[in-house]
Amino acid sequence: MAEETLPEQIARQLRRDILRGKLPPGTTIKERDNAAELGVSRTPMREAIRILAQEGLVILRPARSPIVAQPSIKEISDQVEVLIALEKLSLELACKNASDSEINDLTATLDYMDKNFESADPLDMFEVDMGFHHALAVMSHNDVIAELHQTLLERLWRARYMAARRRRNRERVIVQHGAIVDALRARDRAAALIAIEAHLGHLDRDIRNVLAQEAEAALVTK
Amino acid sequence: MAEETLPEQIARQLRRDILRGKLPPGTTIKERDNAAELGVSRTPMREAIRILAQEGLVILRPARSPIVAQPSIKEISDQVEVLIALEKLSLELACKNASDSEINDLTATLDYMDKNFESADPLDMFEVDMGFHHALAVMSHNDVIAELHQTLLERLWRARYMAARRRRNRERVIVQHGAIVDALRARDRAAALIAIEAHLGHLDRDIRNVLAQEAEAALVTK
DNA sequence: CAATCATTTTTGGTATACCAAATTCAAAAA
DNA sequence: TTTTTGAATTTGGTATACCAAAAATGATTG
Repeated sequence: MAEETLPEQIARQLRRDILRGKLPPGTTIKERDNAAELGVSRTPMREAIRILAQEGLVILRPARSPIVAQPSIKEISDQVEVLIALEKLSLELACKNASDSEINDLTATLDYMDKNFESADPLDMFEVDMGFHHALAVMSHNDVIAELHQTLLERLWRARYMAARRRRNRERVIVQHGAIVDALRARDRAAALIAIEAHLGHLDRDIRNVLAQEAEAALVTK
Repeated sequence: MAEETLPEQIARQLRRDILRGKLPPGTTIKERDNAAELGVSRTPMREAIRILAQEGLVILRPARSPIVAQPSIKEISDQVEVLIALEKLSLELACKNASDSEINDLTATLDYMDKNFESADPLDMFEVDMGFHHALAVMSHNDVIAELHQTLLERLWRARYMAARRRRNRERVIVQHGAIVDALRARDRAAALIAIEAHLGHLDRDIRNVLAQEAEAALVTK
């Protein structure tokens, strides 16, 4: 049996539907209907909706149906700004706090990506990439950073995925990740910062471009 | 009538009791008992408990009563580390993004603190101090930063309050705040960073000291 | 007396019933 | 035809009832 509670399962299901686009932004989430659809009562559905609201995926409105959030470009951009700052901070701390075995694990991930970059499913590779970055956050040995990083990654999942699909090239991912790991192994904070800045430098712009294109496409459809 | 929902009211009440020490760490929060005490049903009490869990004030345990969290010194320290990083980032962004009128408002707060520092209730002054710092976060014009900053301030309320009581001196607060505002007005990022570092430099150590003393005192009592 | 197992009680999780606010829509009046 | 009003419906908020798991209690046995 799963360790996951029922509300968490429901939240996961809804989250999936939202991120994959099955529930587009603006869709109302009615407690009764959605609960009935999944064969559960309103109580756990309610709690699931609160979880997603906390994650920023749905918006609660007083005395109204919650709706799927439509993050503005500014909101996404703000989140990216914090994500980048967190990764920089993580890396600085990781230079000091990460254990050798953690760094070795990171190297293993790197090798895996290197070997499978072209053959693997892009979505799987994207997940591995997210794992690499989150591992950096964990290696800061600061649980608050790791938690926040996780939250931001989740919120930005869709935007990052779309940006990554567009800008998928081996050099960017493998070589730049390698530079980060090298700096980390050398415990060289300055080099690590340079490496992560090179890696994340265009993330904000890329995501903005993708979102802008998407917004434009949506206008044309109408 | 209040705009606040019932669960939020309950959460606020419980939060107060926890932060003020009426509900010491380790206390179990039983849905039925607490709901009955406040004359509400379990449903909104449940939701209130979830809100506090999200804030880190209570810990949910599967199939067990939630308990008031007892943050370890490491946890607090991690939070302080992130808070400081956020304030630095805020200030850098505020140098670029803050409007002149926002900076003027900050100056007004500064003057208020200057005039009333000795006479006002320490707790009130502490709130004003928190307001000053949060205003910096808002002036970054990055909503994610402002939100995170608010969350961390709340979680650290008790620890910061106790540290501030101990280290209450005019120089530290007024002059250092003044330096921050001056740098901000000059849009001088480097100066701003120096000023905020001078101001927050000892926060982590102060809080650690207070917590260590408190832990020791608790041991003696036993 | 100690240990263990069955039973009772407590407690969180879930379902359902009820309520009040908000929305919708139709009928009537201008 | 348009506007207004009020009744019916929808929907989230709250209370309550029920269930299952866990803890506490106590009796029985070694």
